[in-house]
Amino acid sequence: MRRGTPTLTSLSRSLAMLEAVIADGGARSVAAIARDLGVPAATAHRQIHSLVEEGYLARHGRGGHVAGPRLLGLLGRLDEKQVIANAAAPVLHSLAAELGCVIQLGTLEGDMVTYRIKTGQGAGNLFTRVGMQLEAYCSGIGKMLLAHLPEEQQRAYLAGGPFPALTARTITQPEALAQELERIRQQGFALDDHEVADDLFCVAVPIRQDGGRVLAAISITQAGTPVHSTEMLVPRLSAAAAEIEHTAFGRA
Amino acid sequence: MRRGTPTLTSLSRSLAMLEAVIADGGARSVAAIARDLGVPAATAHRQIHSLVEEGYLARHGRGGHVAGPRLLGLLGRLDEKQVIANAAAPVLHSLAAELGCVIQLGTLEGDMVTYRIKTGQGAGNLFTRVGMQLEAYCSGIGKMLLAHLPEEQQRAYLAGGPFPALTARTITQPEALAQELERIRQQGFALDDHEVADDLFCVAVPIRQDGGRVLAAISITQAGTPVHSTEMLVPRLSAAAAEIEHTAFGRA
DNA sequence: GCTATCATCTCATATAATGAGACGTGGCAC
DNA sequence: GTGCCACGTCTCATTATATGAGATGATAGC
Repeated sequence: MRRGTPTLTSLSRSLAMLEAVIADGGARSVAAIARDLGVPAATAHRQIHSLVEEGYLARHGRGGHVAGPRLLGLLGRLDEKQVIANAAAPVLHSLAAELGCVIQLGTLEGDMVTYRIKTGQGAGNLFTRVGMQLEAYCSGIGKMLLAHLPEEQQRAYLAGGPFPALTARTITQPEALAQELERIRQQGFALDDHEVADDLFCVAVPIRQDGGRVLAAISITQAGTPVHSTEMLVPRLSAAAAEIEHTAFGRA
Repeated sequence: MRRGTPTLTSLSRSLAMLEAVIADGGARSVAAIARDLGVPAATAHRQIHSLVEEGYLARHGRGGHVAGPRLLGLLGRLDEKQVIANAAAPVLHSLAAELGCVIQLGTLEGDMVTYRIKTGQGAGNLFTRVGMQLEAYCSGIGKMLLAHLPEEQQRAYLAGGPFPALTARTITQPEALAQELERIRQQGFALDDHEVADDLFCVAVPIRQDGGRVLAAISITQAGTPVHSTEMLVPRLSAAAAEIEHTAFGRA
C-alpha cells in the first residue's frame, strides 16, 4: 500500500461494484457485470449480496438491483442544500470559535427558513435550534433568502402576509419589506436589527452556487451590546461563504 | 459468515464509518468518531484515509471531512428522476420482453424530453436513444409530461412555439395542443397517434410521486399495425407505473 | 516549556476476502 | 419432452488484507 501505487483494497473493489450496479439502472445481470469488471462470478455475487445485506443495494425482480434504502438515505442527506451544510460545518465551527458568537446556516423551504447549522456561544436567549423552521420575514438569514427569490415568488410572498411584529423594530409592512429586500440585494448582506428579539443583532450573507443562485445564508448573531462591528463582520462572513462555496461546488 | 449471524465484514465497518463522518456534517475529529464507534483510533484513521483516497470523502480544513466527489457523483446520478429510472429499469425490461414492444421512460428538462430508458424490440425505425433529447409536443411521453406542468409553465410552453409538423398528424396549433393536454390530464394516458413518425403508435402513462407530482412518463411504442389494443396496454402500463412508484418512493 | 490530544506510521497477527470448482435451477431451442 | 447453456449459489483451502497495539511526530492549550 505504498503511495502512488494503485491500491487494491477490498473497499475499492466493493465501491466499484456498487457503482457498476447503479450505473446501468439495475438492469444488467450480475454475471454480465462480473464480466465487465473482470472479476469472478462468485466474487461478484458475494459482493453484491453483501451490499444488499448492508442496504446499499436492493434486489429487484429477476436478477436486477437498484439503489438500496441506506444509500438513498445517505444521498438524501446530501442534496444540494445539505452539501452546502456539510461543506459549511467545519468553516462555521472555527469562525464561531474565533469570534465568540453564534453562527447559523439556514435555507428557505417554502415560506419558512430551516436552520441547518447552529454553532458557537454567546447569544444566550437565541431560541433557534437545528432543524427548527421560522418565518422568513424577520430574520437576517430569512430576509437574505427572500431577497434572492425569483421575482414572481417574492411578490407572492409579500402578498401573503400578514407579518406580525415580534419586536418594535420588526418590519411588518409589505412595502417596507420589499424596499428592505431590494436594499439587501444591492448591498450583499442583511441585518437583523433587533427585529426578531429585543437584544439580538445579526448580520447575514448569502451562499451562492457558481456566483448565481442563492441556496443558503449564514449569519452571525450577537446579544446585547455588539462587540464586533458590521464593517468587520461582513468581510469575515463573506470570506467564509466563499470558502464554503468553493468546497461545495469547486473542483474537489 | 453463517446466515443470521450479525456479519462483521470490513465493508460494513467502512460504510458505518462513512455514514458516521457524513452524519455530523464533517465537523467532528476522527478521534471523536473513533470513540463513538468504539474502534481503535488507528483503524478509524486508516478507514477514513481509504475513503478519502477513494473519493468518497474529502478532507476539509483541520481534521474535518465532507462528502467527496465520487459520492456526490453518485448522488447526481440518483437525483429524484434517476431514482425513478433505477426503479423502473427492471420493471420495464420484463414488460418489454413480455409484450414484445419497445418501452421507454422519459423526463422533462426544460422544453425537451430526455429519454432515460429504452428497452425491448419491435419498433424498427424508432430513432430515439437513451440520453437523447426531443421536443415534447409530438410524443406520447412528451405530451404526458407537458400535461402536468404547472399552469404557468404550460402556458409559457404553448406560447413558445412554433410546433413543426413531423407527420401529417402532428399537432401544430397551440390551441389544439392545449385541448389535447387537457384531455390527457383527464383520461390519465397519452396517445401518440402517428404524430412523430408515420408508422409509430404509442401509449404513455405518468409516473407520480406520492400520487401527486408527475416526474416521468413511460410509453409503449408499436410499429406498423398494432398487435396490442390501447385498452389492454393502459392497465398494463399503469400497473408497471404503480410498481415503479412503489419501488422508488415506498417503504424499502 | 510542559502536557494532553490528535494524527500518522510500523509490524506481527488473525481475520476476512478470494476464486476455482461443484451443484442446483430456470429458460430456450430443437 | 430432452438437452443445453447461462445464471445464481455454496463450499473450502489459500492468500491477501484488515486489524489494533504501540511508538513517533505534530499541534494546541496551559
